[in-house]
Amino acid sequence: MPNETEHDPHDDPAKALPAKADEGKLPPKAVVSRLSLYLRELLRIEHSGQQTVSSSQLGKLLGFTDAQVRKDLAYFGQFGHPGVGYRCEELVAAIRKILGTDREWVVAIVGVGNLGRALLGYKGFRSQGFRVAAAFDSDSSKVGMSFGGVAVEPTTALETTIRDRGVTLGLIATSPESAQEIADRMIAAGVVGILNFAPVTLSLPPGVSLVGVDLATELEQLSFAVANTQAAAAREDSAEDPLTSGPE
Amino acid sequence: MPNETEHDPHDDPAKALPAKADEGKLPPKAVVSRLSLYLRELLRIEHSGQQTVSSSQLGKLLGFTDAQVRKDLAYFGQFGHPGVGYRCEELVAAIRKILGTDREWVVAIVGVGNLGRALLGYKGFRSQGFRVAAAFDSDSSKVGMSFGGVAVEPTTALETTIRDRGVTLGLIATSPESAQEIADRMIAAGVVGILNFAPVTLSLPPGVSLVGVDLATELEQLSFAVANTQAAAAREDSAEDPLTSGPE
DNA sequence: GCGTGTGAAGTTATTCACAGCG
DNA sequence: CGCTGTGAATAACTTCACACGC
Repeated sequence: MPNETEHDPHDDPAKALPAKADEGKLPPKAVVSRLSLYLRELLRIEHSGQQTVSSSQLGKLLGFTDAQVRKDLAYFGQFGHPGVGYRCEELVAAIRKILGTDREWVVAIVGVGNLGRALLGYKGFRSQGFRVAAAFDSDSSKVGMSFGGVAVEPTTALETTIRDRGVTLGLIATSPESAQEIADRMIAAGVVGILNFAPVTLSLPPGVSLVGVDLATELEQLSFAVANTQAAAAREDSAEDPLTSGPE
Repeated sequence: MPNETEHDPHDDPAKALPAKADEGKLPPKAVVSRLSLYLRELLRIEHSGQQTVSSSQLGKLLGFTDAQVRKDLAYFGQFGHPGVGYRCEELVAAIRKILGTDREWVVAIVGVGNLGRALLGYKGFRSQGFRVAAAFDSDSSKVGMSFGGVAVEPTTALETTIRDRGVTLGLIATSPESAQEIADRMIAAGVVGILNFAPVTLSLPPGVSLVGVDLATELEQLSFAVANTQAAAAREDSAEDPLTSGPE
């Protein structure tokens, strides 16, 4: 509580980074995943003409408590206005700055199968600060084709193109067999973050960030959730259940 | 994730006696997401001919500690063999049972754009117990086409087809504008779980499970991770830190 | 009044450390 | 021995509750 070394009632959000958060504190992982959701919801709210939003409204929209929303945001600085709430435009800018999407990221996609084409055509990337600047595939019949305005190049051109265009993030939509090799090559060419869709665990050198999305895994999570809620619902009413399929 | 399996605020009266049966305990949320990764890795290990695996090996492969692996697995029962480790085949079967993928789930995909086609062609689903039995699109030019062996039907047929084929899980790959309506209709037709790829927050009735995947959100997580590790690297240039950001 | 920011309390998840078994 | 399962200790996260500014 005694953090009034700098008691500045004036905050100019459009320029300075909120230096309020302790320098030594590391970023709580769970918070960041919600930040993206806040941002998505804020853009929708803003688009609907609403100028300001309260933590409880934002929370209700996403299924979180109001306290959660405030804690999450307060972790990075003071963005709210007591009695008013959060000004959408201001908060959008603040979250973008935190997430690092206030600048443009140049990304490359490797693997132009079904999934790769889906990524190439995904409009949500551009609007959030990600520009797809290159696509690669080892299948020569795909080379030269264009998807979403991006021409497919042979994988042999990976290194030079990544360097030439200043690609910093790589999306891997290849087969699991080639994913690790592609990751290694992209990193060697200067990529510092990888979004991996191949269903395999990649091992990367320190300093390179990794986010993995496995479609089968997501469905398994859903399977578990469904099986579990149904089991809970069945348990709800029956004190004795003679026909329960033996778990063992 | 806004909505997962919500837990009934019911007090558990019996807690003193060690209920040996694994059924009856609360669902630990974070554990389940790792279960899928264990499964994926186990299948690879098994495929390579290895019969047994230790918690430390499995952990090292995925970037977890050995204790984490053991705790996760022990939560659902006793699958290990002291001095030996875990027998792959045995553990695979056990995890499948926990996740609910030991039976077949019938799934439908709505929205046959780039992403929907990618999902239709994804081979990883079938091998993990998910059978894509139907696909819908409101674009009449796509109706009648076939992707991955599944014929595209008009969205008007959604209710009858879902009922006829016993679809229980729905994948939404539509525009964000129609996602909520599609979800409502699928649920009314009997779907009990939804995997949502549309970048919008869905509100679902209790009893229906939801998993959401937002591609832009995933990239934002990566952006944050990269910006953060770079900032950390710049801050501490001279300090030697062997435990930098772990994999995944 | 409304609505934020934040310590304190409460809850959940992870790591430690070691008993026990093949 | 090696390796699991698990209580105890630790850390991370979430909710509560309330002071304070608008």
